Amino acid sequence: MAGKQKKALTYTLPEEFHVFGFSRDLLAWYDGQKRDLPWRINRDPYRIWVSEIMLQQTRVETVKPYYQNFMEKFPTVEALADAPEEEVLKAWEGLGYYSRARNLQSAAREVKTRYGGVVPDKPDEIATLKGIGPYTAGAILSIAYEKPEPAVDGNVMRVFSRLLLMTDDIAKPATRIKVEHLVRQVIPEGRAGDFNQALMELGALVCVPRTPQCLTCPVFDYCLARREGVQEELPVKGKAKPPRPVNLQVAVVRRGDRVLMNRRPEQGLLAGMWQFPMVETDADTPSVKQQTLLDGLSSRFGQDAEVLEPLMEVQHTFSHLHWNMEVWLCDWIDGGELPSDARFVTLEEISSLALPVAHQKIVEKLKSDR
DNA sequence: AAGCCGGGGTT
DNA sequence: AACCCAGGCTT
Repeated sequence: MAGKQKKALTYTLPEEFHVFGFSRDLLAWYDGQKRDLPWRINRDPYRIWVSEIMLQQTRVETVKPYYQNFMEKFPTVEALADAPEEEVLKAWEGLGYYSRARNLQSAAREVKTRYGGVVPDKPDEIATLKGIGPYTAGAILSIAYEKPEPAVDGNVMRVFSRLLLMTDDIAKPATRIKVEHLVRQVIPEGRAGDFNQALMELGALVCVPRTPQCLTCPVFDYCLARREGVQEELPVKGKAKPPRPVNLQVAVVRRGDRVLMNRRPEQGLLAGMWQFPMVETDADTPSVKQQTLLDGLSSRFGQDAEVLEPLMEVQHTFSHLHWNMEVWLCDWIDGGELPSDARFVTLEEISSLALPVAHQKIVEKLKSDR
């Protein structure tokens, strides 16, 4: 067990970095320039929590309307814990990364039962809640409870890369650990929440990815990258793999004024969301594509249909996938009992289901055609 | 360590 | 078109 050496001691700040002046100047700037955001009206841990989950990999301006709506529908931990999962998913529709919504509700139920409805303020306890990782734990603990914990997100990684002229690959988990150690040494007494938010605010407004606005930066004097003129070369980040193409045949099966929809599995991509039935195929002729689709409808749902005409093509890109969807208008012919994860619904009923954006595009087309 | 998991804004 | 966003979970 002697193989692991303690690395924390190697994460020391440069001698020329003036911690006190930096914290003072950054906080002064934050006090004057911070944005007026809906989750900053108080320090209710639940409100902070919901905001931090929504803000994971999601821009502030995107989150705002979702946050307002979500807090109206689920104003407390208990309200969220007691809500039907489908309602939570619907409130999350379009926001992406839907496991965030499921984990948030699961964790709310945990907080209600295990912690009496009070979001825990201990690092060990809050870190066990679903959907709360190192960043979110630090954010809630510092912002809501003023605990001196780091909250290192993409903004903070970028700011520290430039500030301390770090050339570590910020895509690697080890780099986040390193930055957490550094931030921990810089958090000012009694202002952990504001300090963490100030670092993120700086990254969002001034120390932006492409062309940092160094001339208006409140901590210009402390920035080692700017001193060397290499601020635009940082941070270093490994390239992501391009999305993998997936070819899909999609069926809009009409039966009177209703269409066939099915619910996706509880796990995996777009878990639990509703969609038009579709099958993956690399077939390259229209007849084979159509037959593959009709065979799928028959075997998967026990419904017989015929293809009337091609309706539209939809392309949709995810982080790791690129969907090429060919949508066919079909007429229902015959069928038996549907499985429990499939239903014929009216266009009005569709609006109460949570749909991926790719399938919302099809709904819009159907509405415009009728 | 690498892959999976959405959708949209910026440059 | 490429990059990135107040990341976390699974393998």
